[in-house]
Amino acid sequence: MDQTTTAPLRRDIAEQVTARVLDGRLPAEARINEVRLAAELKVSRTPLREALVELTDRGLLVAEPRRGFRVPPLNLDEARKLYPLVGELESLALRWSAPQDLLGLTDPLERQIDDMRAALDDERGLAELDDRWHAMLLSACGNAHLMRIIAQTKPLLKRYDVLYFGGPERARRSIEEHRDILTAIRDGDLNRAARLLVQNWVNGAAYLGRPAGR
Amino acid sequence: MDQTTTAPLRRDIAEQVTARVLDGRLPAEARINEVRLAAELKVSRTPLREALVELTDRGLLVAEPRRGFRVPPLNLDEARKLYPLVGELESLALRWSAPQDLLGLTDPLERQIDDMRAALDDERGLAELDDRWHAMLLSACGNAHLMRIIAQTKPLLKRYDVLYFGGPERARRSIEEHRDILTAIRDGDLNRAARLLVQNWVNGAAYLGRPAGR
DNA sequence: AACGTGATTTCTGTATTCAGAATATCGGGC
DNA sequence: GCCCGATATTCTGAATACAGAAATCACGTT
Repeated sequence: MDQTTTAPLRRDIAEQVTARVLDGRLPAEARINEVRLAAELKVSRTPLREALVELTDRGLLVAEPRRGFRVPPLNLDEARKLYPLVGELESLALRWSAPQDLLGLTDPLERQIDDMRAALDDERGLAELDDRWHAMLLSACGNAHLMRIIAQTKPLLKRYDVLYFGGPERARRSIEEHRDILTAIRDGDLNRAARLLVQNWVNGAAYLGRPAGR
Repeated sequence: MDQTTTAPLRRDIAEQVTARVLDGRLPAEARINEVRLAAELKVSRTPLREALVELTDRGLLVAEPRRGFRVPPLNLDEARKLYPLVGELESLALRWSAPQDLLGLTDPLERQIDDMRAALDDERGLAELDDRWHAMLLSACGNAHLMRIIAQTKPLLKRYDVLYFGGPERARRSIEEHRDILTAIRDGDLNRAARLLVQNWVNGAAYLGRPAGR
């Protein structure tokens, strides 16, 4: 229960800062005032800075030599590159999963798809379910480094995902793509599944230009 | 010229610690004594810790909750997964390069291959040349995040590369593979080039079990 | 003699402090 | 009235200090 004693403080802080970047409390282009942020989070500057260094290394923040940390600008071009990147990374993880382990996942994956169909109008819940579906899909991949890279890359994309969610149209389409991926896995056709998975992410990028909602 | 004033201290430190891990001054399994290491590097603990956090995030070190930082054990299984991972990442970067930019690189790439042929007996120089060749090959890829991931992942692999270098046999083979990749690029066949690039890394892993040297 | 227990010491994790650079402000000159 | 420069303030980057946890070692007990 008492995870606080075992988890370093910087882990918590990194998560909280990530949350603030994703939900806009730390907006794009904003310079980070370390003392103020430390005060808000009720921690001192040292573990905060360790967390900021971590996030900078992952690309969620940028460090300017003598000017501190900043939230990088939102950049459509970057987003259009991030979606395929995550897609290819996940696709790789899928190809490197043991086929028999994947078959064992098909039933829970199918149930999650049903849950998503039932939550079509709840954008936030849908995004959460989508995340979980992908996480479950990749849970059979034994390549720890690849999984770490994926986990560290996805938050970069979430900045754009939140802003440009495509509404029920994209959701419906994405759910159908999930179903196709699942079918390919059941067919034992990992290559097809991997291709469809990339496509699922690439299609997500297609909704980027449009303002949020319907 | 004066880059020292603009580069954060932790950058230097991270590089020095990386070097120590790669050349064995910080051996596998070793716990890191922060005060001693800080003294050796003539810096204080704060920037040192920031560098250690960075390297931990990249997987070059591990952090055990209340016990500090450690150099992770060498693990053949991990190495066998790292080679294909780097291969796939580089392959992706190659596929995402602009073909015309790649064509502009073919001549310098060819010259580097000649240099490598001339340095067949100099293991250290050869490794350096190999690194530069791959760096040049990927210099046309505009996906900054992918390039960052690659740069951060390669050092993990270098731990094994140093230990298990396969000698002139592997070198000769690798050089021929480079030549084939170059040919594929000149043919405008990026897919073949990307496939060969993966294979180049996968073949590197084949030498893993064998002790260093001839 | 071996094992368990407690004190001591070492080391990490976090907080606070200090120095130097960048930026903003205010005053003077044109 | 506007621009330029000196001064003051703010903020980062680095060093030091402190508290708490873990490992080690010695001592006493069985």
